[in-house]
Amino acid sequence: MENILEIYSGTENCPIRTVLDRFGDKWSMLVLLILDHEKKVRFNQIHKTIGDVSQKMLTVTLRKLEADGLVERTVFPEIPPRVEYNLTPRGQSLIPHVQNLSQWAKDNIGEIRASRANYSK
Amino acid sequence: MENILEIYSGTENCPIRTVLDRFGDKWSMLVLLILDHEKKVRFNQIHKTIGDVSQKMLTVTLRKLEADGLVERTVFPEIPPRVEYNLTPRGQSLIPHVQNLSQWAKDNIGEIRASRANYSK
DNA sequence: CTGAATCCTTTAGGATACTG
DNA sequence: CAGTATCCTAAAGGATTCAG
Repeated sequence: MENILEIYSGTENCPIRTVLDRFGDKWSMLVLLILDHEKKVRFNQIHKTIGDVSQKMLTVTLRKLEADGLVERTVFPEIPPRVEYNLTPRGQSLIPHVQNLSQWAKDNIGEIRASRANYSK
Repeated sequence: MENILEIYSGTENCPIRTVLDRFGDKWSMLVLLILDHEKKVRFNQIHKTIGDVSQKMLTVTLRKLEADGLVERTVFPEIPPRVEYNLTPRGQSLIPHVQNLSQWAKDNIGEIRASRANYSK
């Protein structure tokens, strides 16, 4: 088992951890899925679609995704202002994996819930 | 855009969020990858492989994975005690998706880092 | 060796008020 | 409309101590 360490040890040296630390938050994956579904969508529409995200956290989430080059932000200098978000090619390349994970979740949520209920007793 | 809401809204009704809330922690995915790589592994070996996880969090992480039916825990009544962990079939079914995500991370970490550095200025 | 229990710090995230 | 700024709470996680 030679260089597993190259993969696992230390947050900075580890691509997995560097990236997962980012998507492991509460909203990133959801936002990516919405952006994939809507192609081009305004701030408020994302807000209403998720429903229970705070304005602050949605902003933070979008800024992080933008910083990573996964999401593009377009500001239209109108009044009232309009801002549209869409996936970049890099962001799109991540979508299939998120979709697969999401599909796995849907396929397994039933048994997982059952296991959890059974475990705590 | 009919029932996107069925998918996104509310944590309890949403399989994606129910499952991702669980794997979105700091260590679960890493533990799954290690278990997949080692097949059968003792507590201390996981601990040393990751390196910077606290004993408490490793325990908590393993308990959650066990509760979800992804990991099996086998106790050998010896002195000193020996406990071995391995993936269940359900856990194994998740591995390909985690691997894909991890591969994507490795493929894109360079450009992501560059984007982040460029963004903050 | 594999934990459990306790205490403590750090971080994520929400509520609210305000702005161009 | 799309934020920013501030304050606050809750949750995650670490350090340490103890035990079978």
